[in-house]
Amino acid sequence: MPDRGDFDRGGVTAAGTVRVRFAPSPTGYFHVGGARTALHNWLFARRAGGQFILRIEDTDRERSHPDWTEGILSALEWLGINWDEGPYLQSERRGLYEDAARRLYESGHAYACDCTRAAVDERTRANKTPGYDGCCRERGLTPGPGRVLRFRVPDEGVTLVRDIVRGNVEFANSTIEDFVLVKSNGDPLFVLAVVVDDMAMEITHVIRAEEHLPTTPKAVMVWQALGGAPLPVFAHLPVLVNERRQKLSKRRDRVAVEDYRDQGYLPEAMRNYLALLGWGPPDQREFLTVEEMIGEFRLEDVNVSPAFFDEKRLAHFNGVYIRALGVEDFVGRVRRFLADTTVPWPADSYDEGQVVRLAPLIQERVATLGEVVGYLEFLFDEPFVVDPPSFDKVVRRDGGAKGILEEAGELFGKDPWTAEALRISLTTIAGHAERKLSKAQAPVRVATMGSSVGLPLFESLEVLGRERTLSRIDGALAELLAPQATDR
RNA sequence: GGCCCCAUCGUCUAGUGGCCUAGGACACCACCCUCUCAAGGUGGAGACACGGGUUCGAAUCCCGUUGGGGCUGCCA
Repeated sequence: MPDRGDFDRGGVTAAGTVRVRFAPSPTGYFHVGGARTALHNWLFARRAGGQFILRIEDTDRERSHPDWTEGILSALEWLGINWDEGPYLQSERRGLYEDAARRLYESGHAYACDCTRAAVDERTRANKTPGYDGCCRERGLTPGPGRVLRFRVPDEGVTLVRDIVRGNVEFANSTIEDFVLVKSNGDPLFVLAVVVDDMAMEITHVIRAEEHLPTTPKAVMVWQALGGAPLPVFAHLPVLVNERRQKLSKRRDRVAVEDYRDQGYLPEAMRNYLALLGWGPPDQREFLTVEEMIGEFRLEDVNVSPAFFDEKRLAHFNGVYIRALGVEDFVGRVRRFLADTTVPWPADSYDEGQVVRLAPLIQERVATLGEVVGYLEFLFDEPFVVDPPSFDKVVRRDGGAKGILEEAGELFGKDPWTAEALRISLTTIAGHAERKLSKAQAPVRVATMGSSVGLPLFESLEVLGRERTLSRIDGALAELLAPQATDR
């Protein structure tokens, strides 16, 4: 456990307001780690009655794209994370950074450097000292095309980072190289733009992932060199890792919020799970409403060690949330999964009224909305198909199956069409066949629902209807009598 | 390599010197419930990385080791 330090946690604007920002870079799908960071910022702001600002860090023109910004915005909305200001685009604030760069140069805090990448690398190898060697420090070059602007890092002393999550972290200035503020093409770099914007936007708390901790002393130095505004308080959240305990990566891991949404994760389940990555309420409750999260979120309670993004646990949360849904709500949310173009059945066979009737039974069986499709195929698939291995095992190779199906066809033809009447009939049939109801329902289930696992049989048949049920039983019987050689 | 962060069941965590024969949850196993599968219920297995200190007493404090991670870019 780190020493959280004894510094004041003020970090407020002149007006006494807390102001935080979420500053993603639009270089790909919206990462669950980013979502967690956004959530924690948002919860902190809401609890403090402050402002949550959205800023898009698109200073890297090569990698940023407006489409990704759109994705981030819609994913945040999906999660219920609203912003009070922004989105500000750094690409539209270039003048501010150029102005700050000029001031830094004029005050002597920064200098121009025309060393090429290759030259720096070569000297680094030769000197065996990592990073830039300060070669151009005293050359008095004027800034311009082809020259980067570097920050003049003091050779001695330490830079202190005040961090609510980790306590005070000290960096020896001698271990920090003269870093680049402005590219040789004139584009500002992250460390400059972030500081300029955080100052301009009067950010009081910088809450972001731990991977930013090593660059924080640089930001602090720039901030102080620019002068004026008080430093913000930092809070570095633990990184999210995969099962191999490596930082979640877009290439290796399933990290896109959009993917989870498309699979049928509920935004409130995702939000609840994400909030608990690195944080928890004092009483260890796991299921919290947004209001409860806002009421209890404290940066002081955020953990320091990396958090594993556990899809199984997420699925558990999602299942709990799905089961808690009212039928109407559930059906409304699952609609887009049942009526879109990827569905296995013809569009006109979908009947929402039937879904409503089976909804409670489905809700307690699925962990994601996407799974609902599989439970309804027996109802909507056209033509209806039986899973061959199941048919083979439970119907063909079961000597009693034929008799059970024949009697079911007979009795089901007379019953009032209710789940209860069907159950009573099959219980009678089971008695005649001298087997348990569970063994008697198996061939009927496969014949009518196509699979040996699925929704409860009788309720399903009630919705399927007498006509289709009987014709499927007949179909199974016919299949049973057909020459086996043809299906082998 | 250098700098920085971290270290309780497989996982998320509770624990801030005695309440800890270390608690909860996910996953796992068994049993119960049961028309299949789930859901639910009950029970089980399962952790303080290691070594030194400090202290009457350490999972909790200090040091070291080991291990893991992050950063080390004219990305963010």
